[in-house]
Amino acid sequence: MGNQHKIPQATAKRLPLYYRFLNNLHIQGKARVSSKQLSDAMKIDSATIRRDFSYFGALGKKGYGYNVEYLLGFFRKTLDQDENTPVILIGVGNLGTAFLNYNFTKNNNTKIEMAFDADHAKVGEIIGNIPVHHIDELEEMMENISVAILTVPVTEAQGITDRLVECGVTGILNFTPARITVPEHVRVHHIDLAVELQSLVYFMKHYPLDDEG
Amino acid sequence: MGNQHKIPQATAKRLPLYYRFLNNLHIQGKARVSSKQLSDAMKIDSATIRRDFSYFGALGKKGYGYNVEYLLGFFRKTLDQDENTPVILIGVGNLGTAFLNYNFTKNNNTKIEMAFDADHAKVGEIIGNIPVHHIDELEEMMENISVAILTVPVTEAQGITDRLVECGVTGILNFTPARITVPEHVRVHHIDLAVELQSLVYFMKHYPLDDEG
DNA sequence: TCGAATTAGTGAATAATTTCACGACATTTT
DNA sequence: AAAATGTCGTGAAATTATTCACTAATTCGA
Ligand SMILES: NC(=O)c1ccc[n+]([C@@H]2O[C@H](COP(=O)([O-])OP(=O)(O)OC[C@H]3O[C@@H](n4cnc5c(N)ncnc54)[C@H](O)[C@@H]3O)[C@@H](O)[C@H]2O)c1
Ligand SMILES: NC(=O)c1ccc[n+]([C@@H]2O[C@H](COP(=O)([O-])OP(=O)(O)OC[C@H]3O[C@@H](n4cnc5c(N)ncnc54)[C@H](O)[C@@H]3O)[C@@H](O)[C@H]2O)c1
Repeated sequence: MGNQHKIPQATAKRLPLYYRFLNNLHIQGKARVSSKQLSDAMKIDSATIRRDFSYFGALGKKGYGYNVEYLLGFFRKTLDQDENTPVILIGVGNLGTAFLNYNFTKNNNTKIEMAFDADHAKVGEIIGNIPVHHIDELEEMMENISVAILTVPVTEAQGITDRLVECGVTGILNFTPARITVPEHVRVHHIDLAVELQSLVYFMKHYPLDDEG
Repeated sequence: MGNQHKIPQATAKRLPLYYRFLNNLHIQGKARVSSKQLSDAMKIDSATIRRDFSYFGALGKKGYGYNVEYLLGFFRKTLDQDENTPVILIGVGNLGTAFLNYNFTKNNNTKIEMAFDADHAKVGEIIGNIPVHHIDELEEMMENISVAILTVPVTEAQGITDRLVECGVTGILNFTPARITVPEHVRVHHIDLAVELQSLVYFMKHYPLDDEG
C-alpha cells in the first residue's frame, strides 16, 4: 500500500514492462533469463535492469541470472496483480470505443467495468462486453471506482474531471489535450497522442541517428 | 535540420505542448503571457519553462513576459510547422480506425496520407478521408514517406517493421506491445497503453498523494 | 574436481533534469 | 520622475537517473 520505500519513479514506470515480458517468457516455458537477455529484448541497458531489480532486494543468482517463475511471482505481488482494479471510461467515441474493444485484463489487473457517454444513441449499447450508460447516471452508478479513462472532447474534459473527482476518483488517464486541474490527492497521467506524433517528427529531424525511445 | 545545438531531450519532448498551448492563446487573442501563467495552465514548473525557452535564446522581456505571437512564430519555425510531414498508418483495426478519424493536422504539421491493412474487407474503404490499401501494395505505394504509425497485432509488428524500414521509413510510432528491433538510424517511440494504465494504478497505490504527471 | 565463463549486485562516476533564488531590467502606478 | 511591482534569464545547488567497472558468487564443461 504505502510509499514503497523509495523506488525511483523511472524504475516504477518500467515495472509493468518487466512484468509483461516475464509473463511472456513464462508462457513460453523459459525457466531462466539474464539481465543481458532482458536488455536485448526490451532495449533497456542491462545495468539499468539490474539496478531496477536491486531496489527490491537480491532477486537473482550470480552466474545464473533470474528464475523466471520466481521473478514473475515477485512482480505479481509487487504490482498487486492479484487484486483486480476496476476502471470506468468516459466518452465512447473513436478512441473510447477502441479501448472498450481491447482486453486490458489479458496482461493486467485492470478491467473496464462500465462506460459513459452523453450521446443517447450510444447509451444501452454493449461494446466489448462493457455496457454504456448515460453520463447523467455517473453519480449514481459509480461505486468504489477510483480509476477513470478520459476520452471525451477537450471542451468537456475539465467538467467531467470535476465530477469524477467528486465521485471519489483518484486516478485519471487523460487522453484529451486538456491539462486538467485536480486536487492534490488525484493523480493524472496524460497521454497526448498528437504531441507524441509531433515529438517523434521533431526528434527525427533534430537528433543524431541512433538509440533511445 | 541537423542536431539543433544541444536541446535536452526532456525539453524537446515539451516543445509540441508549448506550441499547441501558444497556438490556443493566439486564437483566443491573448497578446502576452508569463511563465507563471503558462506554468499554471500546463502544470509545468515556471522555472522549467523559462529554462526550456532559454535554450533558444532570450525570447521574453523582463517585467513583461513573452509576446504570444512572436513566441508562436518562433516555435513554428523551430518545430518545422511550415513543411507538412506525411505519415502512413499500418493496421486499420480498433486503434488504427480511431486515429484515421482524428485530424492530427489541426494543431500539427503531420498528416496521415494512406493506411494499409491485410484484411480485404477493409481495403478500398476511405476512413476519415484516408484511403485504405492492401498491405501487399505497401512497397509500390510508398514514396518519400519516412514516418509510420504501427497499429497491427503484436505478432505482425516485427515483420511489418522490417518492411517499413526497407521502404525508407526512419520513424515509427509503435502502439503494439512488441519491442521492435530496428537499424540504428531508425527512431522508434513506443506508446504502450496497457503499460500506461497499469503504471497509473501502481503510482496511485505506492506514491504519496500529490503533484506530478 | 578444476578452471574458465557467466552474471548479479553495487559503489562510484557521470549525466541529465529540475529547482532555487537572485540580479537586472521593464513596466506600471502614483 | 520615483517607487513599487513584475518577470526574465541564469548561475549554482539539488535531485534524479544512467552507466561504468569491478567483486563475489555460481554455473558449466571437461
Ligand atoms: N481519436 C484520436 O485518434 C485522438 C488523437 C489524439 C487525441 N484525441 C483526443 O481524445 C479525445 C477523444 O477523441 P475521439 O476521437 O474519440 O472523439 P469523439 O468525438 O469520437 O468521441 C468523444 C465522445 O465523447 C462523448 N461525449 C461528449 N460530451 C460528453 C460528456 N459531457 N460526457 C460524456 N461523454 C461525452 C461523445 O458523445 C463522443 O462519443 C478528444 O479529446 C481528442 O482530442 C483523440
Ligand atoms: N485497442 C486498444 O485499445 C489497444 C490497447 C493497447 C494496445 N493495443 C495494441 O495495438 C495494436 C492494435 O490493436 P487493435 O485493438 O487496433 O487491434 P485490431 O485487431 O483491432 O487491429 C489490427 C488490424 O491490423 C490488421 N492486420 C493484421 N495483420 C496485418 C498485416 N500483416 N499487415 C497489415 N495489417 C494487418 C488487421 O486486419 C486489423 O485490422 C495491437 O498490437 C494491440 O496490442 C491496442
